Amino acid sequence: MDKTLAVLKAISDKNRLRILSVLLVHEELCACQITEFLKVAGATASRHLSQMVNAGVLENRKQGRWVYFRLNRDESSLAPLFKWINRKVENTTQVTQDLKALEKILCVPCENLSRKQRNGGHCAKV
Amino acid sequence: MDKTLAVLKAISDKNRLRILSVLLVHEELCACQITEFLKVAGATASRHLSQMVNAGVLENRKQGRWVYFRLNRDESSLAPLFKWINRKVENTTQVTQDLKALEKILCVPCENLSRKQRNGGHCAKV
DNA sequence: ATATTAATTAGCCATTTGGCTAATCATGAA
DNA sequence: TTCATGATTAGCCAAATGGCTAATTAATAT
Repeated sequence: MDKTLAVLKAISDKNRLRILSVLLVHEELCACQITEFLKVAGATASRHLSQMVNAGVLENRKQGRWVYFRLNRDESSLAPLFKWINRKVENTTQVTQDLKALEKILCVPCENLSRKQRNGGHCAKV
Repeated sequence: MDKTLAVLKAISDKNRLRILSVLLVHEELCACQITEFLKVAGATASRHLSQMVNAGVLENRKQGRWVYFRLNRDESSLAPLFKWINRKVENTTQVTQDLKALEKILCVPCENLSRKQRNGGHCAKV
């Protein structure tokens, strides 16, 4: 049950649940895009993402300088959980806002994103 | 999504997940029985139980001096979550142990249980 | 009425968590 | 090779969490 507990802990934080929620809609997102819509420092987003990967909730792949994250669809036992979360969070104001913000972010290539580190945690203009 | 987050937080602690796990098997348990199998102080069990009730995961009813807790089956949207948890935790060593301990505890009437407060957090002989 | 007792609440403490900045690692560009 | 840059790690701090004991509340039993 420790494995299950790890999964639950990985999604029972506000920002991590927000990450999961948008990945239920967008197949794959770059760390910099996630950093951007969460409006937290890059290091903070990175740590949340690591926790989710370690728990087996997310998978990632590196492509050049960027790391892309997606739900772990290989672990089929997670599917019912994802489905449940989806039903619960879709159309909530938080997730609606996040998806809207992401729309704008996705219009900008990653090269122009991720200025948070240099900007001291504040969001880049998109 | 805050409601969903509250539910997730309510079950993403080891002891609270243990409580949920045994309530998937035993329809209803008294606070003193839960205190007993968790082997924590009564106050600690009580606080965990309150959190789960507040999040809507558990319901309780008072009967005399005892308070009985059970899963909230009224909220039908929780059913898939309970089902998922059940599949994940059943037959894990932790839950198996807990259920075994509960078997013995259930043989003892509540009157003879719950000596933890007086015993300084240590378990009564059953 | 008084004592007993299950449960809860209050108050304390140690640990964990989540945020930040700064430093480091790793990859592509000049 | 050297520089720029996205991601991660390290180190720090404030807030939240989970444990305990002691005090309080609510109900039964004497």
